Amino acid sequence: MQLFEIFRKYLQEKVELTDAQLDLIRSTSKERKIAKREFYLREGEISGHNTFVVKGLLRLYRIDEDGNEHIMRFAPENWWISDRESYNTGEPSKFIIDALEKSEVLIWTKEDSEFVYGEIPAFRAFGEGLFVESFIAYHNRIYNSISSTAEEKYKNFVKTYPDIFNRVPLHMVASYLGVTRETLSRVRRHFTLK
Amino acid sequence: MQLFEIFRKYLQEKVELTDAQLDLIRSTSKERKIAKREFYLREGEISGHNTFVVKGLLRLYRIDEDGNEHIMRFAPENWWISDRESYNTGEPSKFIIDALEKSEVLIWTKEDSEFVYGEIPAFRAFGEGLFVESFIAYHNRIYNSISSTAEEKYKNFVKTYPDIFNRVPLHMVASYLGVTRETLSRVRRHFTLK
DNA sequence: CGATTCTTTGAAAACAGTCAATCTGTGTGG
DNA sequence: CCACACAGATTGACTGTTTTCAAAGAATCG
Repeated sequence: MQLFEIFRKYLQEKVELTDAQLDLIRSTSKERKIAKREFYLREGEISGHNTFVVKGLLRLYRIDEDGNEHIMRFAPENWWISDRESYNTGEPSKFIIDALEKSEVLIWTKEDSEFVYGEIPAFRAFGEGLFVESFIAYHNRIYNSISSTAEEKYKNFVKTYPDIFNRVPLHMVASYLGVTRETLSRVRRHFTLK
Repeated sequence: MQLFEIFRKYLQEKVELTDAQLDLIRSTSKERKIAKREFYLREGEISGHNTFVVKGLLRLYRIDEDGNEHIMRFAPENWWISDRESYNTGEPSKFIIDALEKSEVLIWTKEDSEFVYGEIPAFRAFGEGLFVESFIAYHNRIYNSISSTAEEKYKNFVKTYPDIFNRVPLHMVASYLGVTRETLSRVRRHFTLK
């Protein structure tokens, strides 16, 4: 199945759109394949697109002064990804996006997104709904990070993202949660034994 | 000065609005005073308003199963506050909002907000811009929480919110950062001595 | 002033990080 | 198709940090 057809299915479950509207959305999109380990956004580039992951798995992360990776998000199929700060301010991104698996994505430039949003209010409302959901997810993640132990964080991650945790290496989950791989390894053994 | 006049000043620095538009915004607003320690939103209530803090200081927090408070946000003058999850879903809030200082706020119901947004697109754009800013702030806070030590977190908080840190008790900053009051007390002594 | 809230301190225990080594599974090139 | 390299996971010993519990000192408010 073509990439856009998969996206169409996804979209039609969420918004009612006419064929003409879907054509407009399609005509402004671009397809791209990303190889495993390939960069999609490099540090210092501007994140000027909305990107929908059709297949595969991407991650958004940052490298600190000591060279440590800190993973902000994973984006498997049917998720959107961008560095929202760079997207909005137009400033170079401090973050990196690359592919953990061979991936295929659909891309809209910021300009095209704005144009399509203007033409199709229902699509704009949908996009804004997604944004609110990400906001709430961040809210919950912050609550989790200030109120939970490492073990609870891991359990919570597994429960919230069952589709992700067994596709990414443990040390990346550790990075996402803000603990070392060794700690996560021990914490996890500890409670799988119980 | 009247509450709304203060808000008008704030708003006019950010958006160009006609007098008629400002009148509409004013006519849909309600004023409220909140005493120190008074609840503005109780757990289980629906957060169905947009609230602008004109004077004073509010906080948004949650109490976990063990009875510990976890502070999500502080909101001093010129900040907006609500539980966005409850606001959007219409579900009862798991969070609490109360006043740390005697406060005065301006309130719009969700319905009125939507109505005013519909009438004044520039005001909607302004509101959405604010929302994006909160999102980016959350993003940065998450990065901070997974990549920094307790000391760095505190320094960062002081630097990011110089207007807040000296108005709230240390144990609330500790709660916000996700460390115990004792740890924050020690950490802070440690680096003020250096 | 007395009561309450807030901050600090000490000592012990729990927890997480670091460093180094080993073990496992996967996949690629010869 | 095998061997070897490589990425990932685990473990141990040690160190450092944070929590916990208990108590006391400081500041603030009515």
